[in-house]
Amino acid sequence: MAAAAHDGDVFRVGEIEIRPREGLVSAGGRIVPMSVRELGVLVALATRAGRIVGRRELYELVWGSALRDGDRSIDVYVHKVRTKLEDALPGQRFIHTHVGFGYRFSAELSHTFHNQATGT
Amino acid sequence: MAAAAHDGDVFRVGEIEIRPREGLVSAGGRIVPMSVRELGVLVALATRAGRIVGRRELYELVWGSALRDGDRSIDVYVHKVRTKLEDALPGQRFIHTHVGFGYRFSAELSHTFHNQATGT
DNA sequence: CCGTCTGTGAAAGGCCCGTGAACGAGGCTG
DNA sequence: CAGCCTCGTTCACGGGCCTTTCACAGACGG
Repeated sequence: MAAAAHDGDVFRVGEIEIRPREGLVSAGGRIVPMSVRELGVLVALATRAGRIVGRRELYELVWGSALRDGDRSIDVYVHKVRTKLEDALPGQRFIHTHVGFGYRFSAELSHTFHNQATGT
Repeated sequence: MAAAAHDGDVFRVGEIEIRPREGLVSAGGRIVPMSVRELGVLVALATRAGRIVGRRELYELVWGSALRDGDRSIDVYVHKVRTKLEDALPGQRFIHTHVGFGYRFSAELSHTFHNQATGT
């Protein structure tokens, strides 16, 4: 299942290993450098793997204050974390968008392109 | 029978699992992405499984206002939810039409009383 | 057979989100 | 101190998803 498992202070989701106390993230055995904010977003989502975390909830978890109207920081950091993870583990997707609800963390294979013979 | 069971904030009808607070729907273990309206229709019907919900009642439950004459939104969204559910769980039907009355939610086999041998 | 109701694909418009870049603050180095 | 780098934030543009509406076809009931 896609639930996060922690052995001591080590969280694991798929091939990703996170040590929040050390600020260390490794994917597929390689270290993935992350800034404070990036790690915050990753930890907030990974510790809630399989659940949808709303944008407001996520912002409050990571930034510690209420999300202001028009603030796009979340989008930017989700994008940064996404890029680093999928750069380290090609073919997999981790942060899934649920439009109107929020983001969900889960290790899944990148969309296997399905062939359809619709005569457009 | 097809009555909805809720464990905390998890509703289950057949193999469908709905977490209204998160906006998460899974069927047969797989995530079924739903938009806000789609989830609204599904929750409104699933929480009233086995009963017929009138079109006007359904519209007011999901849209929060009175159904205007000629508005076909309900048909469209019932169709979308139907497609997604029966796509995730082939061979079953969930939203049943009662012409002139409304819709009824219930997990039933597709060929319960309607065997058809037309080639696909 | 006819009027009404429902199913279904597609188009239009709006809004949310993805994404590259600019900007300023702060730290490190020489 | 001056220059460079990293980081967090904000801006701007574009694309894709969501919702509504339209048009036509099939189903239903009298």
